[in-house]
Amino acid sequence: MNLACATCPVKESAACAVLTPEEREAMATAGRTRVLKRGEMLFAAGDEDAACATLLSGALKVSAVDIDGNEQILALVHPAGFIGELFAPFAHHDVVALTESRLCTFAKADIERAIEDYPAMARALLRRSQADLLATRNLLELTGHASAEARLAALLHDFAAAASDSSCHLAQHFELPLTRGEIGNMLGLTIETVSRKLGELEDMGAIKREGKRGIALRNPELLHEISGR
Amino acid sequence: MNLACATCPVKESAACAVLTPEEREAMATAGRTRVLKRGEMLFAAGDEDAACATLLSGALKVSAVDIDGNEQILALVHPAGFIGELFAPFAHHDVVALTESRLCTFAKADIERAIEDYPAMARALLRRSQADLLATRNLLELTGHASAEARLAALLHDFAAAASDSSCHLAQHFELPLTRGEIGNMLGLTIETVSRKLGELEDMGAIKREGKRGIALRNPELLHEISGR
DNA sequence: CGCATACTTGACGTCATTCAAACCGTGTGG
DNA sequence: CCACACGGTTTGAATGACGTCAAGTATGCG
Repeated sequence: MNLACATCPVKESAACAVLTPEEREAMATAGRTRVLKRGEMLFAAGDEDAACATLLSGALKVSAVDIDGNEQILALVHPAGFIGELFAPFAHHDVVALTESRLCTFAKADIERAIEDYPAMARALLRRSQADLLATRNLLELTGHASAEARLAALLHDFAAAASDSSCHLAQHFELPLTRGEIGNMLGLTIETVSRKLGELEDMGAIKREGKRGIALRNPELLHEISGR
Repeated sequence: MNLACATCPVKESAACAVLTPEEREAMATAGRTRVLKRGEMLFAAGDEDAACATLLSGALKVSAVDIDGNEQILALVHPAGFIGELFAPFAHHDVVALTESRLCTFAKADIERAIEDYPAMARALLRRSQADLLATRNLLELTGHASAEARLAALLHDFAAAASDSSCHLAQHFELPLTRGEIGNMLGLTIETVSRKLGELEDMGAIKREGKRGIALRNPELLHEISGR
């Protein structure tokens, strides 16, 4: 399916927003949209010609799997995010849809050509790469020293911020995009610990669980306090 | 002190290697070399006009300090590495010299201008940023699930690889660039655990400690095994 | 020499994991 | 409609790995 940039939900914020209409048109003929259902994989670690993509809607996870089959989630990708390891001969990580997701995919060669031909594109991807780097370092900081409780509080705080449209305020209600197991894989904890600590955060009045996936913020200030940042 | 690119030890591999001689000359007039002694700081988290820099020799650490004063090392910077958060209004992390280090520093504005004016520079920094991202994710993967022993084994393996000139082979002897405390801050462990596990790795014949900082590889295969990768 | 800094070692405590069992919502088939 | 299986989740009890606290040992520097 060909791209329809005119109706693209992230045309203002994605990397291609910096292109001129003509340049974007050229990109559009090279790209294809693709829909992934929950659990479907965009590419796997080791793939030699892994695609690149901009996420239009939904959510993805970037994860590594060690020799005993344990998954570690390294990053989440939100709409307007860019996926693809540009200068690597093969992908180092798996990329999987967390929810039904729409993507705008390109062959790696097309992106590499765009970087050469459109300097603005290279700058936009540099900006995005630096942002990804910062996000990954924040996660690293979190998983390094903090207690299970603090990690979970910080993650919930981040999700509340991500679920709100105004980036400076928190959503009071939101759905967890991850299962307990995935939260554990992201924070370096077990399913059981995640479940227990969520219960404790509820007991102390910071949050309220609403069904399996729903979370309501009861005391954002307390949550922030617990997260230790 | 003005830059002397002709004698630069990383002129082949640093970001500015992609510039033409004229472009490089223009950069050289904007930059200054600087020497940091062990423990000296290039910039601190929160600095509004943190410099950017290419590391010529020595080693740096990028670290965050949480509210109770605990340091967490997020990355190490080796020669030819680039330091600087390009699109952030202020620095998010501290950057400190681990050993006496020589740097080639630029005002952030100069780098931003270079990115605009020299597309090759933007591409080079993108490449470097992606490499940094991968390195940070590798560290995240390591600290996520692995046991203290596995983390330490993997770190030693990485250091052995970094200390060797041929990137595909390991150095049989090398000096740790970090104190026990810094290793702990990097891997999310305490000084005591690092010390104990080093002792255990020695007992099982994987390594041998030589003085405070020296390490000799006894059984690289075993080390790799223990690291779980 | 004396002090500071880094490292090692031991005893003990704690928090997260592990193992085990039960629970809940959902979909499937009888 | 109920029985049942299944994935995700919750809860409990026991274990163990790492952290904490506290001494004690190099190494180096003024």
